[in-house]
Amino acid sequence: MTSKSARGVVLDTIRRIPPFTALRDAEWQRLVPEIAIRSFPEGVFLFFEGDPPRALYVLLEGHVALIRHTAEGRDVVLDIMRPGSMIGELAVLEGMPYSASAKTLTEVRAVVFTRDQFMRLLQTYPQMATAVIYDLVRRVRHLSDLVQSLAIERVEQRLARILLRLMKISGEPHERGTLITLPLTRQDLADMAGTTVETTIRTLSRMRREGIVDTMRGRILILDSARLTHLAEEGR
Amino acid sequence: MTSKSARGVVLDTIRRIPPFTALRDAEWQRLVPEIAIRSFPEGVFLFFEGDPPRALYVLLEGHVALIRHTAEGRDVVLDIMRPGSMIGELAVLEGMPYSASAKTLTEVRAVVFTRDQFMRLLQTYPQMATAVIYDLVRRVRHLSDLVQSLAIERVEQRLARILLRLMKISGEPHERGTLITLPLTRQDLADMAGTTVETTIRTLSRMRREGIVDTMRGRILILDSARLTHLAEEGR
DNA sequence: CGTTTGCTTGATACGTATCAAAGTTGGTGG
DNA sequence: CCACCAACTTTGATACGTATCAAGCAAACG
Repeated sequence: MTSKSARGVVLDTIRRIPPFTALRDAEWQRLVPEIAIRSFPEGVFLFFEGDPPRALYVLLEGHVALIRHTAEGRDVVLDIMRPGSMIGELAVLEGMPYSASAKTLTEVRAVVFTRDQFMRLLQTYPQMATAVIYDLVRRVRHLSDLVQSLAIERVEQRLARILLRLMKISGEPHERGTLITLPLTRQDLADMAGTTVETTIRTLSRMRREGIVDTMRGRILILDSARLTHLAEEGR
Repeated sequence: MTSKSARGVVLDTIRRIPPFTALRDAEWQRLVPEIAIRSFPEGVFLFFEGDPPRALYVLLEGHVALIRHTAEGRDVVLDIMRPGSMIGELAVLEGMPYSASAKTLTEVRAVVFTRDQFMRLLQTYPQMATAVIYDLVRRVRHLSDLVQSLAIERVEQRLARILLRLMKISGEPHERGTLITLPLTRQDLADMAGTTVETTIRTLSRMRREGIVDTMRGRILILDSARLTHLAEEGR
């Protein structure tokens, strides 16, 4: 067990992300033994909407979708969380049930704090509040964009926007363009765009016919991001 | 000039709202001379989307709408701010242009901090961050609800929800029901529901025919809030 | 009192949901 | 390893909700 054990390497990474950069070295050293790192497979829920706020997660690797479920069985994707962001903060901060479910889109590694633990940390190290604030600010901005998109744009435009965002989040260079590495079904995309699977498929098929994207089962390849940007911004 | 001057009375009120409750008396006394209270008439903009983040407002009286404008001339109402909430925080915190415009829906009284002033306050009194956090949490919750509503509900259902919210925000008892005191045009409601004036009018007219609401120019009276709740929750 | 602003109704077109059915892929267990 | 099952994808036909365009009306305002 050297100082550069697997855990040691991960801790070095953690040290550099927002909630923890605020700490002084002495504080950090005191915190280290408390840090629980956990891994989750793809496609599982960290928590469900309505659950009591047991834990807060700081995402280290992978992606997590925040999802609302409706009584009629439809889902709405509120946001996709990337490494460095906090998950479950609203519920933990207010002591209220989670207002959305958190589902892993990939394998995930995260620091897990119990509610008590995190609240204590926040009291002990008020500088950590800054990280919470910037995380919330990012979410407000994203949700505002989403509201605007849902309120005034048509499905094609919304999907174009979503594809561009996914490209930024998880795009990987590919010989013919950029591959979106997140494994998303048509239903997932529909839940992000506030539409149905069928409409999503028809829209994506049109984009494929026009050479804007290429699609495989669960994978999307962006061929012409310029056209896509045009679609997202001009609407046609 | 007694200690209970007009300004003194207002200061007592301010002392009791979130960003300031966090301060100890000595800190508060030091802050008092810095506090600038300003009034604004109905229908003016505190700032426009894209403006540099000059000031942050803490709303004392009245209501303010956060509005996004689109290139095609459509507006989207992101949120309605009530007394006690902060306006312009995102921009001020990040030092980026305001991401929405703020328009007074009524006469408004607010504490105005310059960006520098507020950032300095936040550094000096880190407890104030708590107020910022809870304000942001409220906004995330509201925007999440709005996203869900826009993504899966039809106009009638969305409008029912909006009317119920307006009733909570600014409802006043009335002999036949509850009067929404905020002066909102049909266009304003349309901008909140992500629809057009015409559709809003048709939907409101149907509600009037069915005895759920009564409408006058710029005023709405809720007659049957139970039916409205049913519409908002069951969709019919 | 005329003019602007907000409200209302009607006719029509378009976008998207819904329902139905069949094809495809990947994984699992026999 | 293959067959089968479940999950995902696709296409078509149709209905419905809402946008759009057009026009007239009512109320506030200077």
